Amino acid sequence: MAESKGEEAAGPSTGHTKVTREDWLNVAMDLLMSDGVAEVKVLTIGTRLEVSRSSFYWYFKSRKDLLNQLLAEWERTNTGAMVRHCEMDAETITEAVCNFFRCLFVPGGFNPQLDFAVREWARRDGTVRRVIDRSDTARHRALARMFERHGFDAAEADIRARVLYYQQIGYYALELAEPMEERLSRVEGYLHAFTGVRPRPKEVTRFICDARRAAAA
Amino acid sequence: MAESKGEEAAGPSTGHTKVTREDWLNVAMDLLMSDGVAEVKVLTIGTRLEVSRSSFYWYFKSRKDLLNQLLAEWERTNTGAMVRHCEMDAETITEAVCNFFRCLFVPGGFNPQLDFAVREWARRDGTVRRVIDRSDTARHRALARMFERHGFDAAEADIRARVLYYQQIGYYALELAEPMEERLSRVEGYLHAFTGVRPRPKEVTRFICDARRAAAA
DNA sequence: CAAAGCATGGACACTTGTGTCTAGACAGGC
DNA sequence: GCCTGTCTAGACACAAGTGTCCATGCTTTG
Repeated sequence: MAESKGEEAAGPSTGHTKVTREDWLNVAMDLLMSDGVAEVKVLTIGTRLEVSRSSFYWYFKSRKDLLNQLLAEWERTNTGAMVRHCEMDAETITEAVCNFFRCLFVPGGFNPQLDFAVREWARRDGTVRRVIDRSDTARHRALARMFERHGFDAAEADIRARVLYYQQIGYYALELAEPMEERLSRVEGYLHAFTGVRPRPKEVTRFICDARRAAAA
Repeated sequence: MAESKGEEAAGPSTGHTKVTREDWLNVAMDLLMSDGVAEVKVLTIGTRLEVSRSSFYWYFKSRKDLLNQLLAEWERTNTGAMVRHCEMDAETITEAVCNFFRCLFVPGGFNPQLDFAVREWARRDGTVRRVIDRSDTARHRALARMFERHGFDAAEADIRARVLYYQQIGYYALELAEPMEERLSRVEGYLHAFTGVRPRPKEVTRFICDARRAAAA
């Protein structure tokens, strides 16, 4: 949040600006992720930025305008990251599934909190609903193709893609507060369940190391 | 909704009552399921019942009081139904998983929409959060024991229970509008993925018939 | 029939949110 | 050095929601 100060110099604003358009967007995104779309209020953001609420209307046409920007950003990032990870090269299906999981902890990758916030938002907004449906289809297709590349026939690839994708969404829907190590202890079991193939120990440990490293950063 | 009219005679209310306490609760529950907790408003319910908003305060102490009742009802029904289905007798693991699925379309059973609405609600209410956590643990434990009864060792039972439960929650989180028949066409694949065992054709067709019958009713 | 109590409606006060308008502060160009 | 365009604050109007108070019905009981 505060790190975006540099934008003041780089941006087109001339001077006297207490906050930039980006600041409004950043705080709005934070609020969307942590508290849901209903809490993305001009008043709240303004207070947090220690700036008058009316300044908002200089940068944005309305609250709805702001929300559209947030949705656009989600569309650009989340689905893209997941699809890209599904398309990565992999020697085995185990490695491929690991790649998929990686998009969940890579910086700038898939953001589960954001994804879930947008999903909740879609419940009461048809426009958002349509955007999400498109993404869900794209994600499932990317996963199914991943399984197909590793020798699964179309029908089984479709099912395994569903189980893997639904399960992942479900995991975040539950918002469990599992400690990292506990979750990692189950990686081998998950990989077996998702692929139907016993993972090689080397693949498992490599993935666990990556996850630990990402968590530390 | 309108079916609860009979309660007027049976209930403790004397007369002159346009709506009963149950009516308020029923409409509130409808709203919770379809639009989320934020839309459970005294004003909205009153309008829908064609009754003054202030009557509400005769039956309930406050809006919060009403919400507590709704949460209690959820706790009583949803988790109970799921656990009971996990504990049913079954000859094979396939049949057991089918029993689990059955709680999703049995009348008075697990209500996914309600479950999800409560889950969303929990995001911004610590009390609800704690109630849900308890339920999630109970549900997972029931599923894990189900796998154990069918010969899976504790570790694998734990994982398979997680995959199955998370996947189910995820499926509803996505709110896909899949036609029933399309979904049923994947049953065999799902059963294989969840159990690691090829289901017997008889088991699959029996389940599909049950699902169709439930959908018709 | 009258009194007592259950149930409702309407007016009021309060809160929290959006969006508009106007005055003014600050930097940079001329 | 003053004017202009950019940005901000404060006041106002408005809407939607909660909760309270009080008067007024309607029904049952005595």
